[in-house]
Amino acid sequence: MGRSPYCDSSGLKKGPWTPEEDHKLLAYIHQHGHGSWRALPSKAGLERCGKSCRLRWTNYLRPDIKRGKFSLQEEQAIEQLHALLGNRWSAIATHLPKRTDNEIKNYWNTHLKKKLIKMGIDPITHKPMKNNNEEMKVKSNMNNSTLSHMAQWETARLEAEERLARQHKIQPIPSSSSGRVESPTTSSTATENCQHLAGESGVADDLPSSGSGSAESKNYGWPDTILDEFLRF
DNA sequence: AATCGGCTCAACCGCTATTGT
DNA sequence: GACAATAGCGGTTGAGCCGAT
Repeated sequence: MGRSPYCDSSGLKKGPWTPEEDHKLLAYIHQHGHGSWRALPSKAGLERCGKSCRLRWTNYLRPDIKRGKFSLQEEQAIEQLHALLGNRWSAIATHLPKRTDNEIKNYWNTHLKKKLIKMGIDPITHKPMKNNNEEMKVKSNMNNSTLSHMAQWETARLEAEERLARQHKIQPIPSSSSGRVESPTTSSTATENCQHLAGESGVADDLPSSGSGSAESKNYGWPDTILDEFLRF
């Protein structure tokens, strides 16, 4: 259908970004905002496609990105969120302040997946694989009961979201200035929990603000209880 | 010192979802 | 409602790094 090709083949640069390109992109976004990514490269004097610019910005140049090693808390949060959400990296990223979905995805594939396999846990189902000792079984049973509890919450949450979405259609609720419709289930407590996560690793401050970013488009807000339950571990 | 293999992560690719006309 | 344009997502790739031999 109307999908545009990734990049028009004609003379657009690919591959690693140079500091000069980064500077151009940063300077442009600083001055004008990104606006339409499609139009941005030519306006900013970049020989890149808009998609490449967007990716560079969201995964690397954004000022609200924390780089470097994942803390233990972040690691645990990813494991638990992955158990619930699966490979929905952007959804997981919404609960990890300053981390991009790409970064989380990479970390999962290179570290956490292997770690779980080593521990005898299936990284897809998060259930123990065959040939495990009793200790593993006990631990996983605890985990499974928590997960089934969380699954119930997820069902309830989805139903509530659907209901509210219908209500919004009938009687639209004024949204925030960014125009983004906040999920009613996204709570300040959840936000605080995420801040707690960031704080543990020494980069507190705030959640990624509205604006660009991979996590911005969809809000997979969770009820307080679920996040509380996660983050107690 | 050379080279080989594994690991990491930035970036690409192809797809779907959303928005605008 | 149909179509086009754009944004966003998740899987995959490959260059570069680093430790082992």
